[in-house]
Amino acid sequence: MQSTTSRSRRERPAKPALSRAGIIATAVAVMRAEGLEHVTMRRLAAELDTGPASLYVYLRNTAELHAAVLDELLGFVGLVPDRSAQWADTIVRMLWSYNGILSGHPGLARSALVTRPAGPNYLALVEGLLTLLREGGIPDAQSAWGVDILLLFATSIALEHGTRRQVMDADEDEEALEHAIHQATTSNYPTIAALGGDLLSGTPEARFGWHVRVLLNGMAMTPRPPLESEHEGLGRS
Amino acid sequence: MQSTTSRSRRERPAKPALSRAGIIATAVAVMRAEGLEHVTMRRLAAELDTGPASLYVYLRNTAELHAAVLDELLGFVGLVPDRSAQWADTIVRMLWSYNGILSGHPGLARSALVTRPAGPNYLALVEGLLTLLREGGIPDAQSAWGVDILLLFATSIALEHGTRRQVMDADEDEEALEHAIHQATTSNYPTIAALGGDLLSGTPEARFGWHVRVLLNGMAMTPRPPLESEHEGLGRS
DNA sequence: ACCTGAACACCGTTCAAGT
DNA sequence: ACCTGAACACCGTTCAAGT
Repeated sequence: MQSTTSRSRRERPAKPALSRAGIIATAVAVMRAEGLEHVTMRRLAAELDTGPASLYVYLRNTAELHAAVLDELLGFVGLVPDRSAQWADTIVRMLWSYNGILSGHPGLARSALVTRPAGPNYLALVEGLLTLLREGGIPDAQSAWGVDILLLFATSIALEHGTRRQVMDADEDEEALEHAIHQATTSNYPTIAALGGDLLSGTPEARFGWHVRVLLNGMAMTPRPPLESEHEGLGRS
Repeated sequence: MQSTTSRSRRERPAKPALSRAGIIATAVAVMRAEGLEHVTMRRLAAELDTGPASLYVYLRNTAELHAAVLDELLGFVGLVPDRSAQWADTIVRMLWSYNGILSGHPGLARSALVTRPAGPNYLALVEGLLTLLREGGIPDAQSAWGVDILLLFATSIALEHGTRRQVMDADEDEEALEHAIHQATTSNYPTIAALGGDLLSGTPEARFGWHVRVLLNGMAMTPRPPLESEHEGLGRS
């Protein structure tokens, strides 16, 4: 089993030709097995039995690779309608599902934040959210701007929690903040001192649910400003 | 001027001793001159005329370095009260200032998202926001959970826009999404097709302002759920 | 067109040894 | 304690040359 001379050449089943789809499939496999941090051009090239330069025929750069992996993963977001539930509950659950998928791979959350996803599965998610917002009676103009922040929120939380889960020093950071908050005196930071532990209270799920409801309530009742010229600043609202 | 023999040794003013503060000051200088991506352990070591290993006496790792730089920068967030403005306008402006600082250095935004900042300048920002929320009549329990999402939002937007500004392919991503949206047919993605261009309308400032107002309105009217046991899921709200 | 080896220009972090 | 050179184990991307 260890000898490499037994079959003269090509031990593996005849080294399949390269293709974008094949590269991405390999990327997903490596990610599931070892995490996104191992999904590098060099590593993938080694996996596909070639040099890193070969991959640049199919992908412009690493960002494009990660974006492709992301859309692949988004195929697993639960988009089932569930007519029995309240529309708001359904949105919370849908975003929680999206969040859960990204939490496992915070590098993908980072990718989603940075590269303007435009893959079919991402669009399906946007479509699903817009449908539910309409069903909930949110005016279209408000949904159009609101869907963005719903996804931004779920993505950021995934990046935040996901990274902390896989970085070792995360607990120390958490403790440092807790310490700082409990250290806050009335003269230092009076309001932080007054609110104290409540700033960090609640489970991630509970906070997530409340935050999404805040967004939904807010976007239902906040009228859109008129679209003004490009040069408008924040001087007055 | 080019000869190195003219003063036997130490050309620079007597190579100052290493210190955490000195390292961070150098880091800020390099960042201002060349961007955060050049603030690496190796580069800083070279700048300080030593080897990379020396820095590990003062900093656990690169993340700690970036966190220290971040708090340094947050000293420039405009925290001036401005009693004449509405409290909500003041919050928008404060977050916009915070956002602007991070937008210039998206790596710092990423750091803020990932490392639970706990430096004095970050706490001052939280304190300032909490004070304004109180002034606006938001119940304390809602402020306590709400301040988090206000900062999360401003940070994510900075990461999103800041990265896109400095990455070359950003325009292509934007175009790809625009194309996908205009491609959406009634059979594909009916609601996306219906909303069309309004999904991407508005200036960044206008969207930012509206989004913050959504958050403020939402957090004013969304009651906090009771703090339940740790094992509560999202099954029902 | 597609594929490749080799090179360029870097990284973070650790270790053993020095002062 | 503080500091260091050298090493380990990697990166992304480009280039010139091959098929």
